[in-house]
Amino acid sequence: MDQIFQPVDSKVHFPRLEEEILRFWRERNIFHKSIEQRPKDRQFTFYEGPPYANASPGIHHVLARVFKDVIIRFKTMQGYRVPRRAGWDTHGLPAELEVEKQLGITTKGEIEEKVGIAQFNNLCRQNVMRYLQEWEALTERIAFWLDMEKAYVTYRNEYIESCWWVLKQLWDKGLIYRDYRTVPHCPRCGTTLSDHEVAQGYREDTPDPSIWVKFPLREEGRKRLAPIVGDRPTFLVAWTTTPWTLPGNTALAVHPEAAYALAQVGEEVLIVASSLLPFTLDDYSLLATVPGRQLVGLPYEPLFDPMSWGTPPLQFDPAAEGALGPVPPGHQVEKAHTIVAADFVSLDEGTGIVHIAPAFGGEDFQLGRKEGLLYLQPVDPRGRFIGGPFQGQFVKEADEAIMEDLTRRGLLLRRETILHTYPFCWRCGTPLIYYAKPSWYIKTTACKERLIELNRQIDWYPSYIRDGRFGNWLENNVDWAISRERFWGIPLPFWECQSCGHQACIGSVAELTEMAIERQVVEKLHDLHRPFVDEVRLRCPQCSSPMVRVPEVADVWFDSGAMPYAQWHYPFENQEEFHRSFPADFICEGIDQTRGWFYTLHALSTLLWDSVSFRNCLCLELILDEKGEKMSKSRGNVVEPWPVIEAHGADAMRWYMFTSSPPWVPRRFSQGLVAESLRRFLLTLWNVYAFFVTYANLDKFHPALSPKGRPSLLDRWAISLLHDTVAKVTRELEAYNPTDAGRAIQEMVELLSNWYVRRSRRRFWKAESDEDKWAAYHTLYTCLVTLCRLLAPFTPFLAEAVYQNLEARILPQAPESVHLCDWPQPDPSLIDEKLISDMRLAMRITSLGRGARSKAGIKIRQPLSRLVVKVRYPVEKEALAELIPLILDELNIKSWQWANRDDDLEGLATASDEAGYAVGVDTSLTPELKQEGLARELVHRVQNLRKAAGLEISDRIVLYYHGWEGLREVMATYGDYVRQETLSVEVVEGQPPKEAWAQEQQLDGHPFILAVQRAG
RNA sequence: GGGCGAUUAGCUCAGGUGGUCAGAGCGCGGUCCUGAUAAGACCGAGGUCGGAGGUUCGAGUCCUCCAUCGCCCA
Repeated sequence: MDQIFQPVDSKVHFPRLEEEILRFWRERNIFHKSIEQRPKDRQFTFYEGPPYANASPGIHHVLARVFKDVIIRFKTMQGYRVPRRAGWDTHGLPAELEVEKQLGITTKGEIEEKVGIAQFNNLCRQNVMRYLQEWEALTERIAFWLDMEKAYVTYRNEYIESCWWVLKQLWDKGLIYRDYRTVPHCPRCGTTLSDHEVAQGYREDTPDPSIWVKFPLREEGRKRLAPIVGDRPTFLVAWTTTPWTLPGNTALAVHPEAAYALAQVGEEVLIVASSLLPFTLDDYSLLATVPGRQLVGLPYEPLFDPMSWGTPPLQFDPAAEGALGPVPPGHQVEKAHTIVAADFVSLDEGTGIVHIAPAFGGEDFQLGRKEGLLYLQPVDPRGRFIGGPFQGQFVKEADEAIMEDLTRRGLLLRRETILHTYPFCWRCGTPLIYYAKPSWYIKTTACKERLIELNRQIDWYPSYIRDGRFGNWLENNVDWAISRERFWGIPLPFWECQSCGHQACIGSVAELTEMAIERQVVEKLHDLHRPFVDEVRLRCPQCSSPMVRVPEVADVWFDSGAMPYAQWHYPFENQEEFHRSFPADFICEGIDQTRGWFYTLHALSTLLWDSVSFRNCLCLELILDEKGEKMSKSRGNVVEPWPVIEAHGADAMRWYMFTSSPPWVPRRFSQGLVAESLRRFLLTLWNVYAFFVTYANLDKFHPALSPKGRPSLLDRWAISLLHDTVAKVTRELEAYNPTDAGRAIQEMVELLSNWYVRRSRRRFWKAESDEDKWAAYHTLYTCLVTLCRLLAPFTPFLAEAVYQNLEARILPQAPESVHLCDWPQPDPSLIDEKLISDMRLAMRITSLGRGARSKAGIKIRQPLSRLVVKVRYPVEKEALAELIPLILDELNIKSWQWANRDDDLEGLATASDEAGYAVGVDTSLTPELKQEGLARELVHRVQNLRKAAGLEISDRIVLYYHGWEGLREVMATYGDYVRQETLSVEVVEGQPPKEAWAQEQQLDGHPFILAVQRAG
């Protein structure tokens, strides 16, 4: 049989359907066509935040990918050209740790000595894209259209060269500098730990020494206190839990406003904050009390002399913003080993006198910078003393020796042990030390104001991110530490002269070649990574000595932040493409990227171009398990994407993600929730579609060839609703709100199914073709094909399947894919808002009517004579007047009237709602009504019998009945009706032939035989 | 310690600018409807809209404080 539409089975298996569609897209190259058919001068730019492909993609990756996809598909249909390159992040600790694990090593030393940097980095390179294929497969399977063939990869030489160029721009603007900072450091791994890593490694109740140490006041200091202390030896008492930091001591800090006691103990005088005196000394006599500021400037004897151990003296240079530099030979640091004032000195614990070692503490370091203090670092990065009596000892082990030494010299006042929380390395369990070391910084604080101002040009979704999380982050901006003492990363292109200390930044491979001492080394350089690039030495432009590269690599966040430029190998290639694609119109990632990618993108574009790098940013929250708990491997509650797709399909998963909650709200996720979303929405739509195709084929409806018919009120309502929905979905998607857009579609589909189709069923079922039937077909067809377009960005498979059958297959001028179609335009002239709200009221009244019937226990199939309706306002009577026939038809009631007074409802079965609407139904049955009810009941039974007999919807039958006289009467009156409804060409009273499908039935206590047989 | 967000029926969630807004879906019990429907309708149980104050004629809706949860920062 030649059907216009391909028959549709209501029992659809979406995953299988989706596989077919994927094949279709691939064969026809639809993705590329969807980009190429749009004009080049109307671009909408999307940046893909590069994920790591060194592990399987998780459900949260799917979440991000589908939200990206829905927006860019929408923009494509709106006529924009939306190129979308995939990108892969490859550098950094995640990759390195993975390789370390494989090799079974844990320290930097092992990498350098056992494995070698070349081999190590080679393994990183092989490893980091290990799951690339799975990423690509999943990306395709969930229909995230992304150009993976042209993906940018951060480890490529071109990418690195662009990053060098970026750094050079900043260098030339004077925005890059090297400085010391105190950082948590693992002496065993030989590396700085990030805050996140530190947070993982705290251990409670760690025992540590707790000591009170006496610093002897120098002679000239004691003289200034002579009126009080006379010629007695005088000491400042400081408290510490880290004896090993004492050799690094270069100052003592007091609170300038606090009171300090000078207390005599034996023949000595000890100085302690007054309020802490009782907790420090037992037996003393108070000589005097002085304010802290009076102690400032007093010199004291250092406890140790690390300079004699070979520790180079450094100094914070106040003339250079506190930069740390060597102390010139013969020069004395003015404030070395004196008392300084500091507001952070606590009077809650200790002695009110704080031992300051700028090499070992953040506050100490800041104070050193502020006061221009001496800086001594007697410990190497492995945590061992570099010389002197403790040479080679690990700091924590040296504690004991130091305390013994102090005791011997009578400088240890008291010694205890405390239990406190202390950070350990999360990888190797070594206690961390706070250690000042040089790092490279980008001076983002230089344009903090611009960062904040430009942020105001960005539209954030949700909007509160702008002044909230991201705005706060910018307000607290500190310079960006971009160096890492690691291996697998973009080598910082900074070279330093070994003789005069001159520093230079290289901005390209060409520049490197030019400045190299041996050009051929550069020419043979096939890989810009370490260790190869380290071999390149440059000629110092100042003194012609060799310059060597600094050992650090770049923070991996720098890589992705430079992606707008580096993905194009800008400025060495693709200048035009870059300018056309900057800044991005749209990015979308997890909210945790405020400190990560969002920030690095913003910082770099602000510094380079005084521009934003993205205009719209959609933020995503976490995805939780069914119970609302964070998914984690250790909990074992991780939901993998593949099984969900295999069970319910990608569309169902996408739809759930879009509509369950706004993207920036943490959402629960489980197979069950996706399944519910499938049943509630996708299947409802599919069934409307299947219904349409079934009857359209029977009636040979062709959208281009069939007459339009005359639209009924119901049709006008459906079209109103459709255009209203188009307007709403467009508005919401333009506001980057796929959730409310999707919910609007869902509402439309529910109304279409549960009211339009339900109320229109008989219009499609009529035997004769008339105007009303054609209008119904055109209306439903229009709704379905328009919904296809609205759904295309959300559920690209379902939309394609329906589109192929309803349009592409039969309309020669139709684009070959729904994803090549234009976004529908709402026609405001077709939106009758009053009709929409009136219909809502009609549905409400109908619902009450069903309630009233239900209470009276009378089936809908039994016709009733009278409906009484009570509304709240007279205008509602007008509104309902036209719609009453629909209500009566649905409720199967013959006539109606308004309830003007309360007693109009008396004696009827009633139902009412809180709002004040009420209906009553007259439940009295006349013989005529009863008989009509029987007729409808009979039709119902015959239909079920037809189904049971396995007949096609359009099959004609011969109907047999036998055994109850009452049926004859029914047939006498309603025979035509029964014949028409059941497609009976003949109705026979009497025993059915053996071939007929017969069943024993009962009605009102009367048994009888009913049978159907396909008509020859 | 600071900031942001959340807290509405057993579960998932709606509830512009304060005035029938106490709702939907799932689940449960019952009834009904159906030649599109793995669906749908109706009835029922289930909520002092996290708590306490305040503003107001009137507050899930505005303000303050508190509690719990999550995230970010220190």
